[in-house]
Amino acid sequence: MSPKVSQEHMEQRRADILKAAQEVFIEHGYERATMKHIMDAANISRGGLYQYFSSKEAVFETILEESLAMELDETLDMVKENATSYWDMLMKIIFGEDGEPDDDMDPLSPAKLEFFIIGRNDDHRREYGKVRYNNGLKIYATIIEHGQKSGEFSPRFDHQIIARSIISFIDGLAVEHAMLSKEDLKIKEQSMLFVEYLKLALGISGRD
Amino acid sequence: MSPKVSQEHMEQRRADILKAAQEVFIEHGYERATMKHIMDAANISRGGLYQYFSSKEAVFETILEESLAMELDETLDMVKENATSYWDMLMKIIFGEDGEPDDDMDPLSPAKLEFFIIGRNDDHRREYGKVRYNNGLKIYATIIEHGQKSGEFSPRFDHQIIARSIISFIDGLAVEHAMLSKEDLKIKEQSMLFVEYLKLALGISGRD
DNA sequence: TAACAAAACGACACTAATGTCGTTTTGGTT
DNA sequence: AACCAAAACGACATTAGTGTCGTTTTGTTA
Repeated sequence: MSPKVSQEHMEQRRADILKAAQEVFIEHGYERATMKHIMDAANISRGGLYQYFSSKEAVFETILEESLAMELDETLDMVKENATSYWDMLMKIIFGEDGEPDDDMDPLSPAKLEFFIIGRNDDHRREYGKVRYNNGLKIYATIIEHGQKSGEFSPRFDHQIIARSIISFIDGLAVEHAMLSKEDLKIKEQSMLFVEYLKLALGISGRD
Repeated sequence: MSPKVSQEHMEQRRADILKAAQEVFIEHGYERATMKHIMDAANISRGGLYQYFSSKEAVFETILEESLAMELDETLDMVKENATSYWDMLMKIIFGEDGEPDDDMDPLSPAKLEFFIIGRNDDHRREYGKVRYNNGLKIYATIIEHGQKSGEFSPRFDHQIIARSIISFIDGLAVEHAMLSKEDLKIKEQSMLFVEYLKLALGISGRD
């Protein structure tokens, strides 16, 4: 027997394809990206690409999985190393490491929106979107619930609804990020106002 | 000379096509809807349809124009007949006639999201989206600005940013409305929480 | 260095949509 | 009733993408 090409080589190639595909999805969005774009970007032939991924959807879902896994890791790290307060935890999960709003957004988010909005009538995609939504919901809802139980947050509003409003806020920004050019956006200012909203909802007195 | 078919007949046909097309876009969304779907729904042939509209994009933009004109009319009516308070005005514009949050949303909004998000790299579509965004922004921003000047609202936050957060909130809900099934949605509750947010931002003391 | 499994290739058949154009039908005018 | 402009029709050519499959290349093993 002669195991032709090493395992690592294939994994490397696969990773290269995914990286190239991610660039393609960022540039063209999901719907207008084609397998041809990915082939060109990854310097691989049609047949070669199909040996790794059976469709554009498969490529994209793999990217989604991997980025979700990364985010989850980061989130867990944050939660561990920051046993300070639930509020800080929340801010870090929403705005990233420094817990402060800025003008950056996930460059892949427009493609993600497309993927789920257009696929809303596919059973598979719908279910998949629902699972992702519920995962996100659970992360926020759990932190808020704990914060409320500990007395750090006011129990005035239902933690589930607040969690939903956080996700919905991020989605709303993602829509604007997709549609408007950088000059027309005010991501940071809107985020800062949202933080004020959240302080109200959670009964956080104005600190910082 | 014999002016073959009456003007009214053509206008009627055109209106019928648009109505049928709207149903198609609601059912399939923008991207997956085809001219064939519209032909079937409107009971018209390929050639016939193309005599009225040169492309799917043209059909959809016509629907957008007409629904925007309607909304604008309604908004103006509300503003006129409700010289009561800027707050009431705002609630009516956001939530419709009764000014109260409910679980309904524009059934066409998922298709609209698709249209603008996918077309974000087309110059024409991008420009068109920007104009629509700015129109919406202006309506909210103007009311808030007036309310602030009149003393009804607190001037604490910039009226533009609050206006943006309203649009972004609606967009965020639209995304969830597109992705989740009715049972999984909490449109009304989220809207009620958003109203609380707005009361904070505008310094409205808890009434109603 | 010969053998060969499988990785990579790219031509091809297929599909689903678009927009056009020559023909047929329609219904108001004379 | 005959006329005829234009509304409606539907077959067709075209385009852009997908996924397959037989062939070629590659590089590790023996």
